[in-house]
Amino acid sequence: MPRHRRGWAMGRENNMGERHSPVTISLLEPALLILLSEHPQHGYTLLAELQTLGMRTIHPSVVYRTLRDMELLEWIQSDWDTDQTQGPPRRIYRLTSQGEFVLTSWLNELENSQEMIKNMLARANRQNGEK
Amino acid sequence: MPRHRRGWAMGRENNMGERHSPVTISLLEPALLILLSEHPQHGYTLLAELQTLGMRTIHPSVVYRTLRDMELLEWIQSDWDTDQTQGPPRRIYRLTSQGEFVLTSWLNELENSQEMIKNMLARANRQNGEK
DNA sequence: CCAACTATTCTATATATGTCAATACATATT
DNA sequence: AATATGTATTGACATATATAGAATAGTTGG
Repeated sequence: MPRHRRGWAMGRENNMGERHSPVTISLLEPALLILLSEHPQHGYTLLAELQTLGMRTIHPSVVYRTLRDMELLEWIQSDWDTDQTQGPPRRIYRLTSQGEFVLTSWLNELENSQEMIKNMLARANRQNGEK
Repeated sequence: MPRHRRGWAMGRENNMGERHSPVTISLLEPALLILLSEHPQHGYTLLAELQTLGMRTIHPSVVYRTLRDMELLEWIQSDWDTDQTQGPPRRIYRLTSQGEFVLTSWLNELENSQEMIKNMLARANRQNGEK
């Protein structure tokens, strides 16, 4: 019995708005690439930046894992931060040139997705309001 | 090493455009609900309708499985088609009232997603073109 | 009978996601 | 000095999802 991705939209009073949809999580990867293309930074600040994009419910460990995965894929690279700051050493990520290529292909796909969603909403509204 | 969802955008000459992105697949569920809200139908025709929405690369078995999952969740119900047609018996799916509720919450989320993507694209373009 | 098209299901395997706990350093509080 | 709080990242486990290909089956036309 499916419960998380498939089945997301069922959440009622309990979690709606608390728990993210499958669409949101699928946008995490490009979101991180976009943020890193602005300037190199570490996971913790990315976590905060994601909020400003509307991705409020993503668990930190998911973000960190995604970063590690993208580093494995060589889309990003990290170095330990040299200057001491408040807290343990932190990993500063930056885009590689391959990462830049990947980002442009993602931007393309974001536009496709935008189209798809527009089509879907148009089709859904054609029935109800129609106004 | 991740390859499918995470890592999708790496595909170059080989698959780009042939293989769908994680975003696309995450839109399958609402797409099916929207299509079924227009009128009850079976998987095979849904397969064709999805193309018109821009979801050209989704494997039939993924669509059928999603339909079965959504039936388990009681968002849709199926009956075997009574009138004989070309081919084996087919399962006609229709939305339940719970399915209608779920659809509206999905429509909401589609709008959120639209916003997020818009934000992301705006932010990405602020750096490059800017024009 | 065989090919081609319509239609759906099953199974194996690969990946992704959610969640929780653990680790660790720095600074401020009691 | 012990403790709490905030910053920062990692690991491990269970479960959910995705992908592809093969299997099954009825219908129509040659």
